[in-house]
Amino acid sequence: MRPDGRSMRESILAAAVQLFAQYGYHAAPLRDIARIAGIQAASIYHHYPNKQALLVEIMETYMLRLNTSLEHILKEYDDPLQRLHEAIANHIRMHTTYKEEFFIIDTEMRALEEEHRPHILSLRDKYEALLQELLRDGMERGIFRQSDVKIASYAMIAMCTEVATWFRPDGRLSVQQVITIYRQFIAEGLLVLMPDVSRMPDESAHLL
Amino acid sequence: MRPDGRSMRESILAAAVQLFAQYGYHAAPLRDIARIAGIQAASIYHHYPNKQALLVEIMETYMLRLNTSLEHILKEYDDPLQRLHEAIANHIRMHTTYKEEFFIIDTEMRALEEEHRPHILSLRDKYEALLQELLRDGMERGIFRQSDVKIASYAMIAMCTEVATWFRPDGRLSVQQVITIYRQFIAEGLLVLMPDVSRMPDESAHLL
DNA sequence: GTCTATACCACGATAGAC
DNA sequence: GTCTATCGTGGTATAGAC
Repeated sequence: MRPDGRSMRESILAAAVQLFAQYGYHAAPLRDIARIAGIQAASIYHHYPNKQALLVEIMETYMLRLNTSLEHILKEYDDPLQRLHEAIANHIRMHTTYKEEFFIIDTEMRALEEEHRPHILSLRDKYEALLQELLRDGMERGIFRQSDVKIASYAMIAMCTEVATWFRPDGRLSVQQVITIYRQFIAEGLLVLMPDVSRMPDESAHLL
Repeated sequence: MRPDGRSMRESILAAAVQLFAQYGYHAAPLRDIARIAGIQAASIYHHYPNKQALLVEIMETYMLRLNTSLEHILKEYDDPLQRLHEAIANHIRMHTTYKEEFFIIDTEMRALEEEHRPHILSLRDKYEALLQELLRDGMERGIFRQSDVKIASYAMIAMCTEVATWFRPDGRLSVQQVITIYRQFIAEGLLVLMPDVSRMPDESAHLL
């Protein structure tokens, strides 16, 4: 254990997260990772077999964490709308809290050696399957509109993931405000067209 | 000019697009780019000053093309809903047609040297500004619901861009079908909640 | 405009002392 | 568990002939 309470193993991984996110896996030298962790490059090999192992551990750890959190939500809640709300909040919170880790997962899939890619991809597939289960269940129970489950899940994941690229904790909006906006985009529509009041029968105008 | 009608300069760039997209900028060796283009690595330097110039030219060319197409739509159409429909179709078509080029733009920003980044970022900002102008105008004219223009534009760009990662021309859906689905997601809502008929006054039930 | 040959360097990884 | 020293590879880029 080191002065800051982290093991050297953890310090090395934290440094790798920082540099993989900043420069990309291939552009991040092991020597720089070692320098940030406070040791020599050669000493990394006492804790990890090679550079690739750092990437795999980052991806595996945080994909597992993401899946576990969504599984927990599905077990905890039954109402489709509440499940959706929790899933959106969870996705955005995870991706903004572990911004660098998920950025690496999203951009460095190519850097995975053939040997490790299937495992990480299966974790990503698992997450998509859980989300699609949520959506399908909500549609079958008549809570959500019938639509293409796969495409809806892709669109939802894409827009919620991207939040992490622009969100700033000290910015105009809090995470909770952003979550509220995205819940509305997803549940009620991003740009719901204003109903054309002039063409509406009088008796329904009060719905606006 | 070469047998296939492309200049060597174009062949080199095409090879760079292929390998930058497949392996990433830093992991794509100039020797391999040269091999695919059918020359020796050293000969690339007759056409481009260095590797970075290949990346800059790819990014600049296709961001300009994207901006020009959206500017054309804004000039051609006035109706906010039609503008939105055309913008969505254009974004999805561009990103699926030039899948590799836009994938590079989206994932290799980090690989741009400091010197070139502001220029490329300004082109990306320009696109966002054009789209935000479209949305703001539609809200001001009462066609779209009032919502956060910036966030709406980010969400829209993110979900439409991501189509390129899973779309297959020989897949279950045609581009046109995908465009139709995304238009509905964006204009009418991704998961519009089924209105709860039981709690609605009788006289408005006919709206469903 | 393309080639061969090569300079030069930074990288990941290893060996072996402490 | 960390160090110093170093190996071997493969990268971008250049020199100069053709």
